[in-house]
Amino acid sequence: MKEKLYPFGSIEKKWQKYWNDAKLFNMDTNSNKEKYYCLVMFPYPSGKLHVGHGRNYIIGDALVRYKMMKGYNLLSPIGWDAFGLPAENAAIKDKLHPKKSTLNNISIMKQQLVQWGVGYDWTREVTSCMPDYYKWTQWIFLKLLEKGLAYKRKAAVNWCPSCKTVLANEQVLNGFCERCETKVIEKDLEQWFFKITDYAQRLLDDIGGLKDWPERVKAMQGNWIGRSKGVNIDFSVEGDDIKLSCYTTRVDTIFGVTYMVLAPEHPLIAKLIENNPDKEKILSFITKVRQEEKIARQAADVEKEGIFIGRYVINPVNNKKIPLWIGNYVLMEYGTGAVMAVPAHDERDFEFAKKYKLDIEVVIDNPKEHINVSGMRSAYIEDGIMVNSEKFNSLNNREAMEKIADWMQEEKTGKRSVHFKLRDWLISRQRYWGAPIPIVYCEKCGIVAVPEDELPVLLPEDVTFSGNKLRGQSPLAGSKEFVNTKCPKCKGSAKRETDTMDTFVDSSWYYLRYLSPGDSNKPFHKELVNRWLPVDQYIGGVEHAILHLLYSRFITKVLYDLGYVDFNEPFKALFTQGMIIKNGAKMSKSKGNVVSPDTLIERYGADTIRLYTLFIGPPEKDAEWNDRAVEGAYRFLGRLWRLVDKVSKASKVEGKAKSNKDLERKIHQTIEKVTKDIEGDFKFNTAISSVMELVNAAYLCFDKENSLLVKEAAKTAVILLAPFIPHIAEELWQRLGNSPSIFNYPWPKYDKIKAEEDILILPVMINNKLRSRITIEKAASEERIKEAVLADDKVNAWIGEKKIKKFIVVPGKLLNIII
RNA sequence: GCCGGGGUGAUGAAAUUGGCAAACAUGACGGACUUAAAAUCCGUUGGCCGAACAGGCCUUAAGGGUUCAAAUCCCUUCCCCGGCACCA
Repeated sequence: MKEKLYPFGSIEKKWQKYWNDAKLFNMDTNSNKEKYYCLVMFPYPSGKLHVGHGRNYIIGDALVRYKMMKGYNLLSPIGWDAFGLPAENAAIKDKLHPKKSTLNNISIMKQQLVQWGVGYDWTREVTSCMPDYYKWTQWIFLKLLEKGLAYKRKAAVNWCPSCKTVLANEQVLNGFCERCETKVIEKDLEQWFFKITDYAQRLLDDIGGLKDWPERVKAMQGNWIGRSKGVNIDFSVEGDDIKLSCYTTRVDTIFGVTYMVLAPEHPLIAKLIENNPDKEKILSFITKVRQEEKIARQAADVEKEGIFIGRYVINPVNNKKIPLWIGNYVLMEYGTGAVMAVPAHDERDFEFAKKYKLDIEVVIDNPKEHINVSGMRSAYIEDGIMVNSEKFNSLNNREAMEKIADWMQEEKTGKRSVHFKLRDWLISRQRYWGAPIPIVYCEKCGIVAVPEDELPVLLPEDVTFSGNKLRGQSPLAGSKEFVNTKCPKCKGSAKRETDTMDTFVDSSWYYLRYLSPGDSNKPFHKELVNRWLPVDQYIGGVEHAILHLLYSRFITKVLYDLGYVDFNEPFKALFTQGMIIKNGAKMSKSKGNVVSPDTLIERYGADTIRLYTLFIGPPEKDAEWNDRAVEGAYRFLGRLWRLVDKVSKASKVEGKAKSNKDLERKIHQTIEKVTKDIEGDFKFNTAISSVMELVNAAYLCFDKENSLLVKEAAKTAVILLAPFIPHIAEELWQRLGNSPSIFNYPWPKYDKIKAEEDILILPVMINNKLRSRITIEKAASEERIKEAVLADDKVNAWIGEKKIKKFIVVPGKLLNIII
């Protein structure tokens, strides 16, 4: 064991206790200071935290402490996203009840957070698996149900034939079950959904107002919602009064339609093939395609397959008769499940048409090179000039797209429409460790909501987690006391819903609960929530870019529409921190590359880990953990400690005027730089490096002249670093003669004039190459500068006899002479 | 394929209204201190030519352009990471 550079162990314990006793992080509802709500994504209690997890909390804590010094009234809460699969899987494997393992993990992680020195208002802790919390998750379900935003329907879900259970999407890896590696198939089951699609347009539009969200997150959400603009066109079936509706974004190609393809799941197929002699063949084709795993079928590289069903439809714009096919490449979930095929201008249709020798008709010509159908090797998908399109010929296709849409609207052959990729949110889980869906099934009354005053529907604790008889159902189905109940309406016998809710429902509203965590009468306090939200800064991993953040936005909008909150978006600003990588991979227990904070805290102290974590690189970027560089952070803390030790006795200004002035300037420049770096984009790495420069400068000054100013420099370094390394900062602050807590002191202000250089060293370039430097006072006029430059020996040597063509002076920056 | 973000020393990285490329740190090397080591303090450290801490040339993925001036702006190409993807 190496010798300690400073007694971090006792210092850290001392100040952690002090903050706790002083209730430093307890939010004061009555304060009249401006509010600041800093939220970190609440953790899933998985066991022990590693240094990768720490980045999130350390960034949040640094910001909270900084804002505190800036004079804000801080709300910095924490809680536990405590329902979920891993706890249940552990229950099956280790026979440990999920409640026990979860609560145990929470206490371990809580201790780790305290050791890290991250400050939270622990009086506001929420735990989503406790009845006093999930009661209100159930309440949210009821509100959505009342509003018609929760509904039950049969849906195709991921089914593992070996485990005989439904899998969540995230449990399906490339089409295989993550546990037993069996191929996952599609199965129709009755499931509960939230109608998020009703909010698609608003969720998309309001992305525009999220100015302080990362571009990539906004792009991902926009992508996911996937709005497209097009036209719906009805094609009538020849010899029948059926109409087949299809959706296209390329109505400019309507004259080039040569066949139509239906998804194998299309509901009208049965009727269309009723009298077909090849009915059996067609049905067996459909069965074959539907048996293929959904995931595999949706991949673009799967060979296109189809079958002609002996029927024709009429293209409404030109009355052309075109054959009707079924194809494996058409999806029932998107659009209408029927596609008008334009092989000349769509790659997929082209591939299909070539394979089955279907007609190809060019309707958009390449303006650079005339397209010849017989010579086509692939579809022409670029823009071009309209051909074979009657009165739209010779128009540019983009222009024609609008004109055709208008014309079809007038003729009532088509209707402009908008489609989204976003699907409704499937919230049912055949799992135990989640909030029970508050629904009862009554033989007489049907689906009945559990009345609000009967909430919570308690999750029974004595259930069986494994065993053959339960396969395919939630373990709750095995608990008779739970399942058998009375109908709230008719009081007759009824059965409870045994599925639980997706844990993303729990986490879609937790940030509201922090304002009134103990309230047993309502989910959240309207007035407090309206005062404190939207969250000023949300911090978390980019892996939640879509699901959690989209669901939270959705639930907030629903609550807004129902009049429970006055804000429409929950998170004003979002920061997504990068991952910590070790040996080229994300830290994880299964990869065995986790770095434990506990041993590092023991060896170097929490402040070292905090400093290193913030110094490692730009916080939004992934970063490789480097044990040697951790030691560098530790060395710096030792250096800071010794500097304060040296200067704490200084009491006289003794230095030479010039170096005093230099150091004073450096102090103010550093305050400016650190403030701007934190306020800007959380550039903690460069903020820290500039304080390191200040400390280096103070060292160089100290040896020559033991002045009060060096003490001032040390003091400044300590206070500027306080948000990053709070324990040592408190200690040094006290040793410098101040009373605790440093976080009650105002953040230092810089003096713009003192920060300014008065003497400039201007680089002189000749023909764009650096040749000399001149020293000149800041206020020098352009004339004065020219004079000084032309008096410089080096400059004269380079110019020689040559003529000066141009003399460029960039004030305060440099000079360039062109000869 | 589409969308988003990137590519700078041995390494993590600085520098973005265009203005000294490589701050700060890690590693390496050297000096002081020490019986010695550790720790500490002080230096050197992009590449090439060169005896030189003379001087010069080159250098921000590659190529071109704009400009007195480009890591930064524009065009072309390549590569890496993330998301979406047979979405009609």
